Amino acid sequence: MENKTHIVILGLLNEQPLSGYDIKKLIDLRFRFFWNESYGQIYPQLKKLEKAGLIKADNKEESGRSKQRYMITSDGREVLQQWLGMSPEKESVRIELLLKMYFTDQRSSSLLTDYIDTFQASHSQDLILLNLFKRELESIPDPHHNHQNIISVIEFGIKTNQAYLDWCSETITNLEKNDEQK
Amino acid sequence: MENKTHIVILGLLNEQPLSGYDIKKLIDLRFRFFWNESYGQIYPQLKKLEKAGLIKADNKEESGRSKQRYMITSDGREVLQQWLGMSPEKESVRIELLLKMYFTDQRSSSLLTDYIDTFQASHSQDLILLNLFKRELESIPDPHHNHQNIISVIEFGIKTNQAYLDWCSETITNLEKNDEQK
DNA sequence: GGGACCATGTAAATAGTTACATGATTAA
DNA sequence: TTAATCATGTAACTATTTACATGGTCCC
Repeated sequence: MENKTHIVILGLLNEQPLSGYDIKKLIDLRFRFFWNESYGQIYPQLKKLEKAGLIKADNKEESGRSKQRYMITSDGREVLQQWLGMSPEKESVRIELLLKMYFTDQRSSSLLTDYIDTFQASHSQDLILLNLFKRELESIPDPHHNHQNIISVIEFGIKTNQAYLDWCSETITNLEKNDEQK
Repeated sequence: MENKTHIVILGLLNEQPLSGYDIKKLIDLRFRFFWNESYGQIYPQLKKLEKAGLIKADNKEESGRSKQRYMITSDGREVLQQWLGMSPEKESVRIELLLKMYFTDQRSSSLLTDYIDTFQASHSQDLILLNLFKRELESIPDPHHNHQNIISVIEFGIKTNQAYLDWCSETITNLEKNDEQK
């Protein structure tokens, strides 16, 4: 593993100038189903990237609010392009729900149903959001020549979330069936 | 976040005595699609858990090989049960492939196809393994009263990997279509 | 004899979260 | 006026990886 916060920052700044706060919000909103970053990583990285000349602060005073926007530099673009050319590392996934399920005795499964309900609710929301983004993207022009790729990424989210939800229904049914037998 | 290595260890030892090495292999084999741990976490945790009395070393000399097996204690079981009673934290997922895709310009997508091919190959393998485990489990008795839950966990893996593969075919087709248009 | 794998471990470095501090603005 | 949210940051802690060291066994 190797820190990728700087890449996410460069990637996002490659499309538009953003503040640290904006970056965090964007990641939470658009990347939530496949990535996450915390402020504790973003702000220090912004400083480092600026020092390294890969981004630069854009000191436009705007509506009195103190907001530090950054723009990518051509050096930054180069670093980003280079990273895009390297094979992706194996993805990492950690699903505590499955760990609990794996270790739970059949005879005490009422808790599991609650956990799955929560999981289901959360991913239903994700699915709704993803469908919204997709429709939105399909209806506007493509200034960065990556619309189709972004839509593909969103479709990944839609497909996996759909799979999650299918599993939830199925599994809840199974658990109930099991309860009745007892 | 909070370290869960100790829980994975307790959960696995709850079914049978295992060495650190065994634990690592089991996680890599059975949990690969939703969890991972490294030796650097497992061995130190084993020491800590032993000191805390949640597991105990089982010094059976076996076939001359120096292998340190551990067994869970009743205190350990209690800690495990307590953890099972707490709501799972939000799962964490990091898929570099999607990050690359999101940031890649439409016009340079031949690399993407390679990345997706690799992803596809890896998850085809996972799917084969998962189907194998499922059949295996369905054919043997259930000594720990959690067979059905384990099968559900495996079905989660089957469904999501299937979704991954569907996405791969679709997306590769899209990229090719796009290439032809250029 | 050598390669693959069994087996245990540690140190150093890095990654990542969390909790806290601070203050402005907006809208009810 | 108060709660929410905008906005930036840091320090302390915790989690996690990686690279290394060491030695045994099994089988060709």
